[in-house]
Amino acid sequence: MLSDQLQIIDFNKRLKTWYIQNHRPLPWRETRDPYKIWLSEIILQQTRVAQGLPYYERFTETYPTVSDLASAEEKDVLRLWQGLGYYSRARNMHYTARQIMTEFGGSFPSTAARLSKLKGLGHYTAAAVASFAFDEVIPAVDGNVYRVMARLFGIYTDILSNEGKKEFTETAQQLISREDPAIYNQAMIEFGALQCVPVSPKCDVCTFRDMCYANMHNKQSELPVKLKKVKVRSRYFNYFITECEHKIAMKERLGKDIWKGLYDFPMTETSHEIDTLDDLPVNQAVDSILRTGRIRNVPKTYTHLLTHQKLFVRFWWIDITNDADLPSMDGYHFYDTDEVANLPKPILVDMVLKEEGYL
DNA sequence: AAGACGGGGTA
DNA sequence: TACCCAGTCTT
Repeated sequence: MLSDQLQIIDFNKRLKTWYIQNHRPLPWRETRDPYKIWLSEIILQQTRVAQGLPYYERFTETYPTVSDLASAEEKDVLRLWQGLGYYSRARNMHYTARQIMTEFGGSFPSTAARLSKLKGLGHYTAAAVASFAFDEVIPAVDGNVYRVMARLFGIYTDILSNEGKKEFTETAQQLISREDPAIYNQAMIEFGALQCVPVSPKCDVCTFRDMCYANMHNKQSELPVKLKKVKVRSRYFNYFITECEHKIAMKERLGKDIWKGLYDFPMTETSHEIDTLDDLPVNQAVDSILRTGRIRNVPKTYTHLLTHQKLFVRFWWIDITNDADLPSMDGYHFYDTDEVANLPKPILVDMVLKEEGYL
């Protein structure tokens, strides 16, 4: 650990020099607009820069101000978010945009303490926005920063535990530059992203190689300590893409399951792969479809891997010749191609519709 | 404190 | 495969 003030000053000097020489030019670093900084931080939660960048461009173009975002329909915000995952980020972001307009007169709160009261802004994001947009002296500790500090100082506390969060945040509070907190935060994050990377960090050319615990003790692969391991559960989705006069039946997913707010088809979930449709438990919509329609295809099976679920998904394409024959299907609505294109959908659903030539 | 929540890149 | 990414919210 850096014990005295001189070492901390030396550390900050090296860090800043490294940052000036090595950082990537990223659009959200070119602005002080809290809206755009906030937008970038929400997009980048659990998301790599390379994946988030095009979404940032699209969002700032479509919704240049928080007022524009607040005026949008949630469905359209989700459609623009489509493919990024963790869709509650988009729903919370939209909710917060409206709150900024109605309760804060269109201006963002300027401290982390007040920012963190908003939906979707946790400890990290509140600190990041307060620091980058308003120069608050508060450390923004994300996954990169945990890794950098764990290795530099040899901290073996589990970074996912509450104790770890406390310890790392306190350490960062000691370390942060009082003169330039925004650069400090950007630099720590960027250093973790480019130099002190998870696997095979570039220690031989590291500016901190003479003071880094992990480098000197060869413990790079053991730090940071991250205990929680996700157990993946398998699920089996049986979808029916029901087409009638070029329209297909879709409905918004409600409840607490994955893809909340996105649209998909009539379906039933089973606990294992079924062999024939006779074994398929039906609900009202699926029952109506199977009684009325004609099966067009042998179903394709897709394996869709998520962090916490392994989805085995099958799609039957069903033709309905006359929708007057179709009993009502609770909540489902038939959308034409243009409408389907504009609905927010799970990336797998979007992919299948394109593969089959519907979109 | 633990579990849920997407999708994609990399070794 | 396994890991992990500019984390947050719910239970």
